[in-house]
Amino acid sequence: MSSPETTEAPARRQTRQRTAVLALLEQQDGFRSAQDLHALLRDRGDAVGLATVYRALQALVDDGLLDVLRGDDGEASYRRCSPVHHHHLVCRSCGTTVEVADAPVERWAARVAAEHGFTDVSHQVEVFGTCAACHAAQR
Amino acid sequence: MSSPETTEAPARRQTRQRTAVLALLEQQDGFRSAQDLHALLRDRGDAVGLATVYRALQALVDDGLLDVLRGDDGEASYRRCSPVHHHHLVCRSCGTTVEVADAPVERWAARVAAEHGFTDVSHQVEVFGTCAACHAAQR
DNA sequence: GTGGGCATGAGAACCATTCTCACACATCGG
DNA sequence: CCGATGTGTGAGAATGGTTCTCATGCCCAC
Ligand SMILES: [Zn+2]
Ligand SMILES: [Zn+2]
Ligand SMILES: [Zn+2]
Ligand SMILES: [Zn+2]
Repeated sequence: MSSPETTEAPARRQTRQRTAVLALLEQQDGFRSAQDLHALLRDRGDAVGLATVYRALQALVDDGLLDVLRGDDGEASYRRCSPVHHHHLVCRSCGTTVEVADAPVERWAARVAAEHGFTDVSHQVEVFGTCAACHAAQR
Repeated sequence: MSSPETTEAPARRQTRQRTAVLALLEQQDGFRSAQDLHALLRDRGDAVGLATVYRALQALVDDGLLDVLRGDDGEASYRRCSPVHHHHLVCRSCGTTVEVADAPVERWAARVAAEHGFTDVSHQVEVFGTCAACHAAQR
């Protein structure tokens, strides 16, 4: 039964919880962990189960609406990002994130992989630092 | 007491366990997780407590002898690496890793950060793919 | 409006990593 | 060589992020 479509559409449903998670992410400028988002939703009044927050984030990642970043402690953080391929410039202090898209680094990755006979290449490039605002306020 | 040296030396002791962990890493060509290393040591006969494996790895990282990489599942993997700054080209299949050092990407990261007023910059660059051997054996 | 089935949520389960603490032993002054 | 000293070890408990379970809720196509 169901539709014999080529690629089965997951038929994503619109619920209060998923809407709340995405809405909250829309008004964040940096990466936020699932735990943080769960706490923020609770404070804001739009209580959502922790498991549901994780499921919503996973779905949004699958749909390409979010980018994921692993901290040094292994905790995952999420951010509402543009759908085009890009990397990030993240402030270690306030978390402010700037999307960076640059052809040179893409070519570099492809070239390095090709030089060593690697195929099916992907890459992970992130830059961390202290933004101007934090550097000024730093004392 | 002790030495009034500039930077206090932690006085690292030489034990069978730490020697075994480093020796095992020396003969690995790719990144290995702490759990894997623990199992390998057990199989090999040089039994070492899991907690000790973690402590030895942490010490080796602090000494700059190892590089750490976080997998998509958040699990940390370790590899005996050269002390000079470099990045990695890792085979998703067999784990084989090639160290890559290239000035252009270093300059790129510095430039991107500077353009946005970021200071105290660090970066994280890794390339993943399928190595030639795995690609050939892949079918 | 109704029914089927995905979504939800509280809590248990999972699992990598860290902590606890009693005991072992590498190191070193004597 | 020997014994004191304090770091290193290890089994198991604790931690904490993430996932799973399953009974119940409710979105949405019909
Ligand atoms: Zn992004
Ligand atoms: Zn890229
Ligand atoms: Zn390395
Ligand atoms: Zn670099």
